[in-house]
Amino acid sequence: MATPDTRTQILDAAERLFAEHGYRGTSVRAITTLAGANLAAVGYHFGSKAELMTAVVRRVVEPINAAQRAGLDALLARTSRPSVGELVEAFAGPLFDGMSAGGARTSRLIMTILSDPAEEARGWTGPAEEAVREEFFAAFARALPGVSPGELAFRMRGIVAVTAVDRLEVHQQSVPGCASPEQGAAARRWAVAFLTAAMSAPPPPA
Amino acid sequence: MATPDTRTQILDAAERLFAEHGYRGTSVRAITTLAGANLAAVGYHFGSKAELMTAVVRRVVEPINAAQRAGLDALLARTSRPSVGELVEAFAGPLFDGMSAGGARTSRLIMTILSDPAEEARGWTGPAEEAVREEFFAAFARALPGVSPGELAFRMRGIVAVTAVDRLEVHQQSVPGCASPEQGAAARRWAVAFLTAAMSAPPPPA
DNA sequence: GCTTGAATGAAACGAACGTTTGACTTAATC
DNA sequence: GATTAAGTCAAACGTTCGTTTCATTCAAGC
Repeated sequence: MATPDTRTQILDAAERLFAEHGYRGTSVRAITTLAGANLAAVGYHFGSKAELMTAVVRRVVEPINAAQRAGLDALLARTSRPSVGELVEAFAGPLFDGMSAGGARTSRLIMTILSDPAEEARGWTGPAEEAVREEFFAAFARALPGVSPGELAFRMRGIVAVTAVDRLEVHQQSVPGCASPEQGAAARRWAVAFLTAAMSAPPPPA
Repeated sequence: MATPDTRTQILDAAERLFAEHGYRGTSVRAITTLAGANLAAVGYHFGSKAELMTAVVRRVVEPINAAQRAGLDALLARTSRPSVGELVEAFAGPLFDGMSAGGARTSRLIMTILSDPAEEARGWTGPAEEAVREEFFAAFARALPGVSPGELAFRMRGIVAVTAVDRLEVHQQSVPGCASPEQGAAARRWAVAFLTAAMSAPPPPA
């Protein structure tokens, strides 16, 4: 394999280190050292550490969003009224797979986005993510006519929370490498079953 | 109110700042300034910044754990086989209330514990939390005989994830102060309904 | 061959960090 | 009144941080 260019190597190193140690816990020096690049390369190729983070996040989130959109489109092409289980599968599946792909690194990266209180984190996710989420929101709303918009938003946040935190803790307790693929496949089934039942719950009396 | 001692004021300031800006995003100087104390007071009263964090976390987590244990004990005193809904209420309720109490600060603090990759975070929660969680685990296992231990652990992580992330985002979008209590009470009902259905889901075929 | 512009390199910038020091204040004990 | 210990204070410690500067390398265009 021809050695990739410096820019890509910095992105790879940054994705790994940001996921392992968080944004503030990762120094530009650590990134460039792991990437085998010069310290000034981050400033040259990305402008600043914060802009490097947005580039890393975009590269990770984009394929997940694309898979979610493709799944929803395929679903809507087949039937105008997908079931709750089908929607959960289409929404949570790519989230789950995307997070497993990087050996739970992606999961921690998304946790970092969700939980980092820094102002920089506000611009980490692009508008594309919101667009996809709104489409799923509309589809879920049609499938769950009794659930109010506020409660539906609550439930969709729950999907992201369950997938992110689960992959996170799996990684934490099996320290050395990735979780076993068997466990990963089982967790995916668990998540879809768990979340389908949750999304289908009758809304509580006001 | 007689002004509390320096130690308590540092704990209060640290709880707020750790929740707002994360562990690494909070400097000892910012804490002591907000507390109206001297910079060296942290070293004197707690030893180090990391030990201050463990003191903050323990003060926050302990009442939640106590409420969870009390709720479970009351439940088991009434019936030897509580329902899934009762167990969810006893487990997630104190989590939810504890997180709402601090104006969603606690939620962010727990997110910090869950997601912070720093080595310091390993000792942030004490053994008491694990003990309570194991008792609930056993009670849930009796109420859900068809669910394997691995899947049950997955589902219990889901409860923590849903409560923590929800309170987190409520706080994020309503920037100025606390979420409206109406919204908080509604979200609590939403969470219990959502999670009861999720916990009661039939296990997927292997 | 010379020029141009992108890319990399070594070195330093000022700022902020956690921690430590040693003197000072305060209040209780003998 | 001297002694002791706890607590507070200003100041500095050495380190690490993100960023910038400027010289150098190198391949393509004329």
